[in-house]
Amino acid sequence: MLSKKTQYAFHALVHLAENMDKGPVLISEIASEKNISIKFLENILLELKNAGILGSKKGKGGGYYLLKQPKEIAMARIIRLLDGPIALLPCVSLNYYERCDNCKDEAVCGLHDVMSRVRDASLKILENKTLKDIITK
Amino acid sequence: MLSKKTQYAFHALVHLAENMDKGPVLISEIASEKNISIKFLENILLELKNAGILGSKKGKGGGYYLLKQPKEIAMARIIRLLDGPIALLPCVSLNYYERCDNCKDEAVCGLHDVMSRVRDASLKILENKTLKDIITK
DNA sequence: AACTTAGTCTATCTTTTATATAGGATTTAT
DNA sequence: ATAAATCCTATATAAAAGATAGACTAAGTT
Repeated sequence: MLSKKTQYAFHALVHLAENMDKGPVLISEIASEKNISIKFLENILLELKNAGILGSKKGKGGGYYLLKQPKEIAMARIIRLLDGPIALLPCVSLNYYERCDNCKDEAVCGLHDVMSRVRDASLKILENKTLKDIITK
Repeated sequence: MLSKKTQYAFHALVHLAENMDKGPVLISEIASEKNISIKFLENILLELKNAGILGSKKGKGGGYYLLKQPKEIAMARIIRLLDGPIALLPCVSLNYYERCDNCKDEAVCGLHDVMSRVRDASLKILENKTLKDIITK
């Protein structure tokens, strides 16, 4: 399962994408709209900003906004950023690979095979679906 | 990611499947073979036993053994038992569904759609692949 | 220039979950 | 009876998740 952090991030990004034309959006607006703790959301948006996905403007009239078009932001990117690996096992992760301590030879591990297939099936969707695909407007 | 518990369970089940002909297998044998803490593994095997997947025999000559043929034990079953939902979001889980607090109407939620597809793609594999498919012998 | 608004940043807190360990009780083969 | 093994419950520990606090900085407004 995705962490709350990532779930909230998606909902916030959807809100930002749906309101791209209106300039910077207040954290508080997103929080109340999506029913998220404002302070927790603040941390999440900051993380998205530091990752180059969002921009922000301080002071009156400030807020957060998307730095790219929604169609440029793939779901997989957000998940990896906030949750880490998409794969079910570390030994099968493309971006966060770790050797398997429980198996003598990954090349001969049937578990490895099946989990690689699950990863590929998931990635095929998550790499290709973007924010644009999940906004309602 | 799958929890260590589930990862260990898979490795243990593979070992049991590969040694079905030899009668009950010692926890300690599995633990040392797969490099798992013996006490932690004990709890896991017990849970698998209580779920009707394994049988056990106490005392000398005792140990754990599979109650079904490897081909009868689907990966999805083990994951759900030890880790819970396979879906990435609670609002998209078939077996552990929970309403989404951040969205006004799940029927119109694009996130819901994409995550349902990921779930289906994963399940297609995990429901059909069994222990038999991941053993090496 | 002062004021207000809003994000920045870091630290901390609490709760939950994951992981692991301990040890006595029970069962079974010999 | 003894030794070997699982059973079972409790607990410890560590890590992660989730949430909160508050002082700081930047930008616009008056």
